[in-house]
Amino acid sequence: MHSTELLKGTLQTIILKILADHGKMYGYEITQRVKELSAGTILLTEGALYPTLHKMEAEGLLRTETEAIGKRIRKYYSLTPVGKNIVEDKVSEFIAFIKTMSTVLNVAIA
Amino acid sequence: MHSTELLKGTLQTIILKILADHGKMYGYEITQRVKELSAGTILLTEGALYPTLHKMEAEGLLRTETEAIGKRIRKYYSLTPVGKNIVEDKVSEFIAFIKTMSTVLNVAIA
DNA sequence: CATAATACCTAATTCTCTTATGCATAAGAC
DNA sequence: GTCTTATGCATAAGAGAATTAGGTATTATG
Repeated sequence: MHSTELLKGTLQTIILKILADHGKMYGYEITQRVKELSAGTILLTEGALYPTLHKMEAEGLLRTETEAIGKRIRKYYSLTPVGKNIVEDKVSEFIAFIKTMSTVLNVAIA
Repeated sequence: MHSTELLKGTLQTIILKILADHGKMYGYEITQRVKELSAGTILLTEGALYPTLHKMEAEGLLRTETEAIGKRIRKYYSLTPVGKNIVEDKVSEFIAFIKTMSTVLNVAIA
């Protein structure tokens, strides 16, 4: 498990990019996908994920559609046009940040 | 100016590595060095820096020596043996985090 | 049939940083 | 010569994003 401090500020970027790559997904599925992609080192907590998803929906970045699986409900999230527009900006911002940090820390990334 | 959210959790790593590379430095000097290395995109605020330096000193990672420059006082910080020991751990942790993130975000870094 | 996994959610707290403020000396502009 | 900027330290109140802890309920597994 990575130091969770570093993860701060990356949650929205992760959500946006994963939805951009994979299409519609539900909350629990996002946690599992991130866990899998990160080899178990990034464990999104529900207390952080769900409020963030709701916030992003309220901001018009995501939209939802509900699906009933038996008696259980799944709430699928997908990108709105606005959301699609900012994905690359967010990813680019992250990459720029990494490059700056590698200079400041005087280390090679990659 | 980078999104400051991403910066969270990196302050201690920055301080440790900069002191490791440059030897003793005082607070204001650290802010200027980081500003310079980051081409003005990372501006450490005093409200974050000073309390963090004090905390790291209290934790035994840094030690201080005061120097009078005219009537002004400079407080130089340098790494203790304990501090030196954890610098590479912190940097490695950051690099590992970056690699994980590049996989999760499905992007190439560098 | 009990436990783990799936699936959603909110509230209280914690932690880190920003913003605002304060004090004081030194240098440069005009 | 005085006014602004830069240097240099520091703390306190507040914001923001996460963790921790709690709640509800269905489905699969051993």
